[in-house]
Amino acid sequence: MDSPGFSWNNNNVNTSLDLNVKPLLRLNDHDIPDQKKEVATIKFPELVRPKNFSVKEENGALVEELNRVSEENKKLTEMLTIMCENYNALKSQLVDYMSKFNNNNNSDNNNKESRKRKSESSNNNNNNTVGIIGNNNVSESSSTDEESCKKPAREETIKAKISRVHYRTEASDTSLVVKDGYQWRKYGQKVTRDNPSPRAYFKCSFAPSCPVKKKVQRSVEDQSVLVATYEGEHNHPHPSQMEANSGSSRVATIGSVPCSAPLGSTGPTITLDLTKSNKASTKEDDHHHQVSKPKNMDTPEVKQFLVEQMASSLTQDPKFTAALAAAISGRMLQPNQADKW
DNA sequence: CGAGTTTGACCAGCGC
DNA sequence: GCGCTGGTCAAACTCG
Repeated sequence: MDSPGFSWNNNNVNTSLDLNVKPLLRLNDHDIPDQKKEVATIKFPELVRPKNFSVKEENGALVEELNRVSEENKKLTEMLTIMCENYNALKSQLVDYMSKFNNNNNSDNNNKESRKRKSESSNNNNNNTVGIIGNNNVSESSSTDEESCKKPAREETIKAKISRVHYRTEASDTSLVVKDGYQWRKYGQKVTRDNPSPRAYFKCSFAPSCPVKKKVQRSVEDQSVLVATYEGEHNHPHPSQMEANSGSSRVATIGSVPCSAPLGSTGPTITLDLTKSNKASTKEDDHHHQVSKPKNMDTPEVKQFLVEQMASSLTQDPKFTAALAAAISGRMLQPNQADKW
């Protein structure tokens, strides 16, 4: 199943940008064969040292050039960051739109929250939408028709609002707090039969206007993994997005979509595995590159990582590299216009 | 003092 | 009907 953009980069998109300009310019006479000097003079006339050009002046020019390239690098990085923000904003809007669309489709069925126990086993059994989200890949699969046909319609509407996210935490971290960006109010905790770890129950802080609940429990298999089960859909923007919309901050909301919304209207339950780290490479990682710090994706490290990834993908694009090379060489040929760029 | 958390009690579904 | 279990409530408690 295609997911509209919950991967930060596709496998076939390498986002590294090789901005480390290689020393394609050698400025010392003794480094340049005579024939090539001629070429260099033609292509980069300002880069070939004049006969009476002193070493100090040359060093100064080099330093100046280096500074300029560094500035360019910074600008490009900033541009990429802004692109990240724009992409993320668009993605959030898409998620909101899909949620609203889904709400409309299910409006007849989603009315009220009931204390009636929803058979968890049935949810698990029908938890066929096992998606794995990483920084490079998303795969989701929806319930088979055969299985969904077995379930009553009411159950399907419930399932449609459920998503599951795995978070890896420090093993020593005993709290059941999942930093997904939303604000939650804990209203209960229970030890369940099938898992010795307690299960915490949270409601969205915007309750009762926002009906979303989540359950957080440590995985039986791996105690360092927190399994958060989200029920319902937030009917308000993500807090970080609200902040962004208010214009008070330009902090990128990279990854701030907490994957808590039932991302697809077609699948009953969505499981997002945010637990894999780059360090712990598994066979699965051959196909799914994972976010190393899923818990708090607003951290500067993550942003830096994403910027690097996007830059990497841009360098893989021959058109982009060609355009970049042309731009750089163009600027070198017309240094007076450098500041205008 | 208000907001959030903890925790025991209670309720309701489910299986036998 | 009864016991088990998951989910929720709400009083008590904690913290800033």
